[in-house]
Amino acid sequence: MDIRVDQTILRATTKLQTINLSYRRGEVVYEKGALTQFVYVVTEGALFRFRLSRGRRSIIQFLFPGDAFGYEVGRRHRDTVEALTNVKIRSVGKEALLKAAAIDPRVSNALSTAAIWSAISAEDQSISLRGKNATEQLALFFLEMDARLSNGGQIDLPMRRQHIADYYGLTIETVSRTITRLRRSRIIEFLDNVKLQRRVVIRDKGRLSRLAPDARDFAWWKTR
Amino acid sequence: MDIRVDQTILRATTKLQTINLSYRRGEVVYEKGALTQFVYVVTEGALFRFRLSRGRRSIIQFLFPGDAFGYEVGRRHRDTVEALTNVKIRSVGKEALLKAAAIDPRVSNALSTAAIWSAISAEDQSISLRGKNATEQLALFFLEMDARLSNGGQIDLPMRRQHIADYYGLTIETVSRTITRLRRSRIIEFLDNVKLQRRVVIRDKGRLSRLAPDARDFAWWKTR
DNA sequence: CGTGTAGTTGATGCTCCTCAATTTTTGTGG
DNA sequence: CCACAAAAATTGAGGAGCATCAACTACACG
Repeated sequence: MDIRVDQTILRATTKLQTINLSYRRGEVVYEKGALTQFVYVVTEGALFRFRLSRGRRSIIQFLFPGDAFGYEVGRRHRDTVEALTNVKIRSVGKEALLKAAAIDPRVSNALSTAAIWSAISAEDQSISLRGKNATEQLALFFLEMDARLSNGGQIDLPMRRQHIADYYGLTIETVSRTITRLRRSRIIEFLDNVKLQRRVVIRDKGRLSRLAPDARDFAWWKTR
Repeated sequence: MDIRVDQTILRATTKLQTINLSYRRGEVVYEKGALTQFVYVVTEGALFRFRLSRGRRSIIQFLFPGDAFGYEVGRRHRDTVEALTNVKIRSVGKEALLKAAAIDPRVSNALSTAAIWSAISAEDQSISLRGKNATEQLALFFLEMDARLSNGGQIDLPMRRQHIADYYGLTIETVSRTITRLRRSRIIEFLDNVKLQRRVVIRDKGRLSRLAPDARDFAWWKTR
């Protein structure tokens, strides 16, 4: 499972040796079954965490700068993490981190807090998966991406339609049709002719929020 | 959010004052919006944790002996916990627990571990929610209940069909029809004439597991 | 300019939801 | 123990939404 950390944990771990890593789009950071030797924090770019089930890919989480991942209880990873874009991440040896936590209560508290946030995030997603129809789920998706990626109202999606589909357990066709409907309703708009399908602006946030009535119940990252 | 604790946390907190509480079926332990003053551990019986969204009840988790709950980052609860049966639970003051964690690394570690387990549990549920059809979800449900509640192969379900429906985002009709199909296929069987719909035995675990191909990927509690 | 990948659009069928009626079980009082 | 009422569960018919299969369009890259 993964931890979403605030700066506390980074500060608390400054005395630990960290290693900076780079991965290119499509490369895998770790695979299911690999030993859990490191904990990672995203510095730059975007990644996603998934499992394969029934021949199907289930995306558990999208990872953006500030997010941590790779923290498991067991000896081996149960998921796979792959880069959506070129990314920079920082890694910390798991053993060293746990030793530091045993000595320094600040590290330990940061770990608990991070783990609790991670659980909350996972619970929120499990609620949003029950959002009955595809429109509600896509509305939630754009609201979440807006909260996390928006730059002056403009969102550059790092993921493809297939990733969104795998995140919500839908097909790309349904994702596409639903996005088209949101676009035709002038709720969202795509910019540029280059990367036509990736650069998006939310034109009517009010209506988007009304399509996803529970959005305010979620632990949006910006409100932390 | 909730924590699933092992005995470590109970031992580590023996020096903390705990209060034993009893609730009857249908009573509420805490409601959404209530202050997060206590952390609880189930001693006896079963409860469930839910949120209301779109007028709909989403059950986040069923709670059984050994499970802890009520641990939130914020000052107020975001969910409600209700007793499915008559229950006994133990509560610990949150402030006191956090103070103990700051002093005693064992308490703190127990908290992190518990929180991480909780996150894993939430992620597992979010995967199982994507199980495309109702049959897969119900198969997972019976496997999970078997792992947690089975007594000599016999499972006494503490929840009603409506709870199962709210756990998987289905309707009671679909739950009922799916269970009927599993029964007609002789995969599960109901016992007794009293409580006909609650006392169940798994007759063909192999076929049940094949209906839910990913069952082994989950963190079943008995395998911890 | 051609090829491959990503995304869109259309037609059809299956699964689950909705609404409604019926049966089974639980709870209460005599 | 039985009679009755209320609650829970089952069953049926019809319809909505998403999946599937397939064709087509737009863009990226050599």
